Order: sequence, then C-alpha cells, then structure tokens
Amino acid sequence: MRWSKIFTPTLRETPAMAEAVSHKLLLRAGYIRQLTAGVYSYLPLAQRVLLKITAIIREEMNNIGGQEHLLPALNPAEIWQESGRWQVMGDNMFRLKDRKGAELCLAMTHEEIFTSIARDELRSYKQLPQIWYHIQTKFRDEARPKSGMLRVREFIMKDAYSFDLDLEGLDKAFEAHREAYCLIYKRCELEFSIVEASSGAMGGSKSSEFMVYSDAGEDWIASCADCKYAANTEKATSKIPSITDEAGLESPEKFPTPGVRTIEDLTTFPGGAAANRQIKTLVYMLDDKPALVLMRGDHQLNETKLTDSTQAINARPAHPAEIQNLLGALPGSLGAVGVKDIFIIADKALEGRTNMVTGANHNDHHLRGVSIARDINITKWADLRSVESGEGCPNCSGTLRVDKAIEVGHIFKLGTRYSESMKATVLNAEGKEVPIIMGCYGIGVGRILASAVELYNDADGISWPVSIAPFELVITPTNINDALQKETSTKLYEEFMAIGVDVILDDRDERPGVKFKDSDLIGIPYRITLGKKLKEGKVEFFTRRNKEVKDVSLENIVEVLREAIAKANIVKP
RNA sequence: CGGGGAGUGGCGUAGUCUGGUAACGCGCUUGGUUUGGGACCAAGAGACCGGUGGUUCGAAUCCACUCUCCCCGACCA
Repeated sequence: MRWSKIFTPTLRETPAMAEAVSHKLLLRAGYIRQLTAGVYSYLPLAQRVLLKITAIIREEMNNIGGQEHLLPALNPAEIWQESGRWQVMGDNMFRLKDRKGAELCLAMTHEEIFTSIARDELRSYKQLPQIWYHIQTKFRDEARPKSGMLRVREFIMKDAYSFDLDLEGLDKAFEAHREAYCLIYKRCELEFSIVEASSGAMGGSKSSEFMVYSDAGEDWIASCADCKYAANTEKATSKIPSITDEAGLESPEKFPTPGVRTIEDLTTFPGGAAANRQIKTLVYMLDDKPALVLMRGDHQLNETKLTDSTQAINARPAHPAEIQNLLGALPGSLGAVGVKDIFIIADKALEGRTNMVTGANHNDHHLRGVSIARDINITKWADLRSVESGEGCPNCSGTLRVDKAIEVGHIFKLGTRYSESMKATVLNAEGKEVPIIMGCYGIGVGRILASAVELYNDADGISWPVSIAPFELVITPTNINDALQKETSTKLYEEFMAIGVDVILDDRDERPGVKFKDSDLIGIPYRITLGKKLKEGKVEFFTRRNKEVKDVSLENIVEVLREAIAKANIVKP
C-alpha cells in the first residue's frame, strides 16, 4: 500500500466528544468515525486491524474444531419467544416490525439461532460433538453507550457454541475454548486474566470472563496476589472479620432521630451506632414486586448478586412514593422489623447479629436493640455484598484488591438452558431422547482493538502489537523528490511485499516531520527511514514501541526487519 | 431513567451575560520558497450559528418547545 493512496484522515486535534484514550487516539489517527451514539464506522485502518484480529480468532477456533457459520442479524420474534428471552432482554433489544406488522429484532447474541439449527438438524449422538461459531455484528440498545469503542450499540463479536451429549463433553469443549482464548489474547499481546463471573441473562452454571486490566474498563475485578483467586465483583466473595454483639435489649426500642437520613448521620447522632452495627434497609422492585434488601450499614449492595440470587429479570430501586406507600415512611427511616407479607432478603454478613440499629418505618425515628433472628422475618439469606479492596481472600490467607478491567471475552457452560426450552434433543446410544448440552463462548472483536490501544499508547499515539497492526512496516523516504531515495524506497517496498511483509510506503511529498508524526500516531511498529545516509548505503531502523533507532546497511535491512517481526505470531487475513 | 455539560466552516474554539448580521487557530485550495520531528510567505474557498416557533426595526445572542451528542450515576450476554 502506498500512503498517497490510502484513506487515513488523521487529525491534529482531538475531537471534543472523546474521553477514553483509545477513543481519542482512534479518532485522531483516522481509524474510526462516529455515526451516532454507540455506532461507529470502521475506516480502512481499523478494518485492517479487525481483519488481523479475526484472522487470529479464526485460526485458533478452527484449531479446536470450530466450524464457521454466518448467521442472520435480523431475527423473528418467535425464536426469542421460544427461549423466553424476548421478555428477558427487555429494552436492551432493538425491536422492529416489518411491513406486514410481524415483529423482528436485531440479534444481541445467537444462542437461539444456533440452537434452532441444532434442533432441526442434529438427530443422533453420533453427530456430536459440534463446535459452531460465527463472527457477526450484534446489536444492543445500551442505555448509555460510552468510552468510544468500549461500550457500543452495534459491535462485532465472535461467538461460538458447543453441542455435546454429556457434561464431560461440555467440560472438554469449555476447556478447549479456554485454551484457545488464551492463545488468541496472547497473540494479540493483550495482558489478560481469567475471572469467575455471573452468567446473568445467559443462564447456565459456570462462566469465566477474560479481562484486560485497564482504568478504561467498566468491570471491577477482585483478585488475590497470593493465590489464583480472581472474580468479577458481581460474583466475588471475601472473608471479613466477624463482629461480636452484646445481647442488647429484650425488645427493640424506638427513639427519635430528627434529621437523620443516612447511615453516616446515624453514626454521629447521639444514641446512634457505628455503621457496622446498623441494618441498612433498601427497597427494590424485583420484576415489579417489592422486596426489602437488608445490608450491614457499611456494606454496599451488588445488584447483580441480588438478581442472581432472586432470579429476578429486572431490579430497580423503588421510588420514594412506592416506599412511602409500602412502609409508611421515607428512605432514611426504613426498617424491616415487624414487616409482614413483603419479601425480605438479607445479606449473610447480618446472620446472627443482635443489638443492631435500624429505621423504624416512622419518619425521623429509629429502633435500637434489634436482633435479626428475633425481630425480622427474613425470607431469604444470600450473599449480596460487594467485596472491597483489602478484604480477605476467600481461598487463602491473602488480601483482595479490586481493579477496573475491560471484558474482552466470556465463556459459559450453558447446559440445557436453551436445548430444553427450544427442544433441541438427540437420541443417545440407548435410543433415549436427551437434550443437547451446550456451551457458549464470546469474544468482543472491537474490544480487543480498543483494549490494545488502551494498553499500548504514548504521547505520540498508538503503538500496536505487530500481530494486529494495520501495517507491520512503514518505509519513509524523507524526501520523495530525491531520486535515489525514491528509487531505493520503491525497491525496498517491492522486496518486502514479495516476502509477505505488510508494508506501507510513505510516498507523499510531505516534510519528514509530518510523515514521522503520522506513522507514530497511527502506530506502525517498525519504520525504515531513508535519509542523508542513504548515499553511504545506510537506512534507519526505528522501533515504535521503545523509540529505538539504529543505522542498518541496505544489505542487512531485510533480514533485520524479518527477524523483528518473526517474534510476532502473525496470521495473514 | 436521574444529575451535569455542550451543539457556531472539516477539526478545536471565541462571541451569548450586555441583541446590530460571525471571529481565531488548525486543516483545505492556488502560487512561491522550503525538506530529519506536524515549515514559511502571499492569495483564496468554506458557516443561513442543531431544529421549530416566538419577542424585536433587527436574534448565534432573549423566550418556549424540541432533537442530538458527551460526562457521572442507574442499567449492561
């Protein structure tokens, strides 16, 4: 490719809308343009990167026996109704009607479609196992797209589905994907970690996420330095010191607390209590049914844990009016003592506690001397608490830390969640009809691209890993009007192309500074510069990542470059 | 959905409070001089100021409504 021909609209200034580093750089370097919130056009540079990422994914998926399909993005409502997810997906699904009024949606994921193919076509256990995948555009009507490519409404995803006769087969498929994913991320040079995660609306038992630690991420990961424990905070548990209470009063005692609205207020109020001696009472609507959620005063509720433990599809905090109606008081004075006929779920950290303080369901009044078991009619106990940095590792004596991360992949053991609801069965060796055991395995292709930029950038721009860079090498004659430079650079360019190096020749009639700035911004890993020393048969070899420059003779330059990129495990798209 | 911010040539902004017919930098075009880290000089092109309605002799500026985007939160296979 000649630079004079490629469309690379680089910008000197960053568009004001961008916040995340990857978003700014991808815009500035001419990779992407935004069409509307959460929807981007991938310009030629980005497309080159995407093709390289998907080539790596394809190779590793094919290596574990994956067979590539390409499934529709436009789906009829019926198939989603069959699995029950037409409702479950709620507002996150883009829905539309065709001219006949039939309901359709834009697929968010493809369990239903792949399962329907399996149901229609797989008859016998002899046809198992299967691993099917595709790389497709998916749609999600995110409430708030953000951070450039990291949270979008239209995105490219590789998703794979495994079909097995039994759980052993599923375990094997799951493990095969785990290993393939590790190879994929390694080859993209992403530093990642595998964490336990919630399965959420996907259903199924076990799920693992592949996370890239980055402040641009949206997930919080709890991890232990002393052992291998790592989990998304929506799933993570921790050890915390137990608290010994005094027996306290015979029965709860109501006392006035004018102006007290928060846990914090009550800790300083005369006759109040430390946060860890308070019961925080939250009111949630779980699928439009009210529930009281009880937490220790100093603990934070994790809503994913709440929905996971109650099987609720939608959970939202109740509105003040709903709360007033339900409990007769407003937030700040709420409690569960004496409450009947309402679902009450309590965090395990409250188990066995006595002599606590909580709201009295009477504005500006609280109760002291509350003993959970004696005074509150708990419907269900569950782990609802978000773990915090500094708490104890659940697996060893280490300490947990909590960091932000970008989710770049997620693998699930689905089991029979879809095969049962959609009746995808095969006959086993005994001639008995059994549901197919499924797994599903996703990779966010655009997120790999964005994560790589988040990980590899500096003041001058992007510094791509060689394996996914839009070009591996740029040849830069500092003055294209110099006959020797022009001739030599063209010769080198053709030579590198002939041996399969992905090279771009910067044949523009621009000042050297412009060329250097552009190639640094775009992030091409290696540059060969032809300048004054060319007359002595020397060119400059520049490494983008560490800015190292060395003079190399013309005879050796091909070999030097070849060695440099040999280390990257490159697949040609 | 709650809170905050912003829409002015391609990009970044000023102008809005205090109404008088749009300015600056970058980029772009042409000519010339330059050529190792985003050159310089000169001459140009390019904006009905997000939209609709209103107030006014006159609106980018004031008022009402509305659309869109960004950020925080909520939400998020």
